[in-house]
Amino acid sequence: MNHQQLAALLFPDVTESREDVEARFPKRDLPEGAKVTRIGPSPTGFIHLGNLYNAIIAERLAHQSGGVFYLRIEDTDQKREVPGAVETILRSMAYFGVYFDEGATIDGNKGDYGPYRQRQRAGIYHVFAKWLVEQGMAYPCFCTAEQLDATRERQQANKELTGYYGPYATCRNLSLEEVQANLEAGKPWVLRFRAPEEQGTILVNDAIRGALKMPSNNMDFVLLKSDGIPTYHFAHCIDDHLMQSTYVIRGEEWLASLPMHVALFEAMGWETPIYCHTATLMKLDTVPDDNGGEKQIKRKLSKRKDPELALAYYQQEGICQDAVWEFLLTLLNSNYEEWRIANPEASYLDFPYTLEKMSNSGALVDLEKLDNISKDVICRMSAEEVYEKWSAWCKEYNPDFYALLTAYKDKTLKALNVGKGGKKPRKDLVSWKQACQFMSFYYDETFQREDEFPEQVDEATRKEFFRRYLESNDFSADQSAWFANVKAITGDMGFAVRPKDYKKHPEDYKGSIVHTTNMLRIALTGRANAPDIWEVSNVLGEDCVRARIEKYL
RNA sequence: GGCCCGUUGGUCAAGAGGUUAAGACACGGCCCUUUCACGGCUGUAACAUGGGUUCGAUUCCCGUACGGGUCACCA
Repeated sequence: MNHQQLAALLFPDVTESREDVEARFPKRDLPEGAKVTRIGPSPTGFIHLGNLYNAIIAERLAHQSGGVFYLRIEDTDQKREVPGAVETILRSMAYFGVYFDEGATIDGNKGDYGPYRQRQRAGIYHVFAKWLVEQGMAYPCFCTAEQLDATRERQQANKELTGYYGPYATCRNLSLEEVQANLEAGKPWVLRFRAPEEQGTILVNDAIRGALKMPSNNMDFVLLKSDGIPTYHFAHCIDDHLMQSTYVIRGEEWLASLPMHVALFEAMGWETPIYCHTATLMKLDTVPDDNGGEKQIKRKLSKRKDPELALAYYQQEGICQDAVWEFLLTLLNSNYEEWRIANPEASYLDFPYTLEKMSNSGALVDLEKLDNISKDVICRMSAEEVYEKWSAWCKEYNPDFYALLTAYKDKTLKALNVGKGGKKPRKDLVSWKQACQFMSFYYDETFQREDEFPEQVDEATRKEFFRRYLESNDFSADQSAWFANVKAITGDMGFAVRPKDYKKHPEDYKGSIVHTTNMLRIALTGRANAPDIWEVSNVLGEDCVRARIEKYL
């Protein structure tokens, strides 16, 4: 078999040599130790937490080292491609504050190592494919899907390893004439890698998992599909070499195909990038056990069952992007939380992220923890910042509330400052969605009573209390003067001013100050549990406070 | 099933051949307190399992169990 002739037959349009192409991707001019990383999502329209998880690692590695972080669209599977998916990817990444130095843009490319969409690179792959054929390291295969299925069934029946290899690689030794005849007959073909006869062992040093030892590749796997587009494996090797990725961060589902990738890099005579295989994100689920009871198991997050897998979920819920970052950072590097406590004011970008601290077992996505982090993140923001982010979210997801926020900006800013001062600020807000709910009592348009007045106090007494409160309250009083007045009325009406007194001798009182202040709280906020009455009153203003209480007279 | 990866409290996890096995979230109690939050103190709770190696193993080795991944012209 003449490999040169075969290559010419298969790739009549390829005129460039591999050296020509490599010359178009010159060595990057970067400082010592700079890392080049990327994310390579496929445009299926669904981006998930795992994508962000890996994106954050890649972004941190690159930018902490003065390197380059880029976006490559892996669109080699035309069947699964969804229109507009690239835009979704770009938008989500932007929402979560992940920025690329180069890569695909909505309708083009930014950077000198593109194009950054794999289908646009078809010509590049063909040059290297042709070279492999010339070396005798790749060959065309004309097997049909039916033939391959039949082979697999036979292998399964015989309990043999399935796949296209060794004696099952029937197209391996076609003669030039046979290939030519098939080509002339218009038969579709794929290009396969020719695996070595001898299977050895490969050693890979994974930056997260350490030394990995696996059997070397023995499969004649597909390099180019019948449409001439490469498989992931081939595209990964060519692209990450030409674009000079120094670190490849990807999910552990790729571990199994690592031998193929190592074989390809070796065949091309290139050095592999440093691999970082990350653990799969998991979820705790309750399933029936063998004894008719229930048990909890950890399982992979599923696209169908777990809405929290989709990045869109966090956007819809209005979870602040910083919170998602910090949450993921705590999963990535367990010392993040300690660092955050020691550096409460710092940006999460100042955190020194390291690969060495990565866990290699699957982390469980704990939404409660996310809420907790989210509270802290929002608590650290200024009222102005909260206002900006919250209203930006409302603009897209809650237009009615957006209108309120716009109409009552000053009041909202004041409301957002309630409980903010001092060493122990309130942490009321968890997400923008929850904020719309939590803050609703500040606006007449959304205010409604949610809790009942305490049963302890009869209606006549309640009315009397409200009447006396409105008569005596000085709306310009400071907090302690205000409270002194509330205490005066409370005591005067036969309620215990100190809750402890009431607890000790409930028979001596109509109730305690807990009851009277609760009535006020419910009248003003609609809730038994709410921020400080005096502060809330100041935000609402005298007219509003009067109106809300007079309703119950 | 073959191959590969993994297993420290409910969760995230630190850790090292000899430790009273950190810390955070969640949970319980107490304190603070006009409610709720916040905060402070405090409590319950863990090295999957069986063999080795060793003076000593949760840590190293082998097996087992369990969980996960992968076996495509998908990524």
